[in-house]
Amino acid sequence: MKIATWNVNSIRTRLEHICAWTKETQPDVILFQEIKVTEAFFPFEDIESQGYNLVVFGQKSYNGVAIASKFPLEDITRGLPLCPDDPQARYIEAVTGGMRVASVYVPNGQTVDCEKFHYKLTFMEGLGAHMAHLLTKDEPVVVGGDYNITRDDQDVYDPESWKEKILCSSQERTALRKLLHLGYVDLLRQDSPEEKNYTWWDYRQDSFTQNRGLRIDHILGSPQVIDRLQSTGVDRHIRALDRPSDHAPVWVNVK
DNA sequence: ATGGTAGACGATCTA
Repeated sequence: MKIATWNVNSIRTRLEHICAWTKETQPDVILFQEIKVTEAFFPFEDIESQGYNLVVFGQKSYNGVAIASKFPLEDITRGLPLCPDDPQARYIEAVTGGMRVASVYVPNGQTVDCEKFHYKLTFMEGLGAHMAHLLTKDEPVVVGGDYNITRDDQDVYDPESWKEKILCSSQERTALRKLLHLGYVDLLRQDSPEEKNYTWWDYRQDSFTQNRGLRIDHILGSPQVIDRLQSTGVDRHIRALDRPSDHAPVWVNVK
């Protein structure tokens, strides 16, 4: 089973790229972030016609997450159960194809120590508490998405210029490490420990052609998933298309 | 230190 995650930066603007990419790479499950649309205006037909079922947790203009799957989607959760009052659509979870999968869009945080940064850390605490709960179910669990955090300097093209900046601060990295300490594994790092698997390149200053990127999109797997891991990758060529998302799709193959 | 670009939306806000 191939599970992919992709921050599309507007699902309506990216529809052509999405359809071409699904035809080419045939993921079984897709975790979308930043769909930037309410469920009422979500382009269901275009994606269903590619053979997918869909569940959507939408929001106007900002955020929004969704899951597409070739298998039926059951036991759906919209929003983190431990943050029921969060008005931002950043988490959706479902059971599909014998796995529990979640699509997460962690807040960017803007700058270290501002109000949005503290919201980011609070969100990560709520996410961690919920992911700890998921481990008690003893199921294969995959939580993939845009975490907006580099794990360490291996994920950064120029660690010196990013030192203690947003996406790279010690506080954010500690929050990400807490998820790993629960028992989840960073599947791309597990599969290719030496690889610089950047997943995001800024739209500005020719970042992609210069390969000035960061790895901030991650797929975390519970122990049951780690045992079945076959291969992983980043579809970098999707970032090179005309009018691309600033993120490339990331995927794992699990037995 | 600033600004560079993109998307939603219709003036800025978010990233």
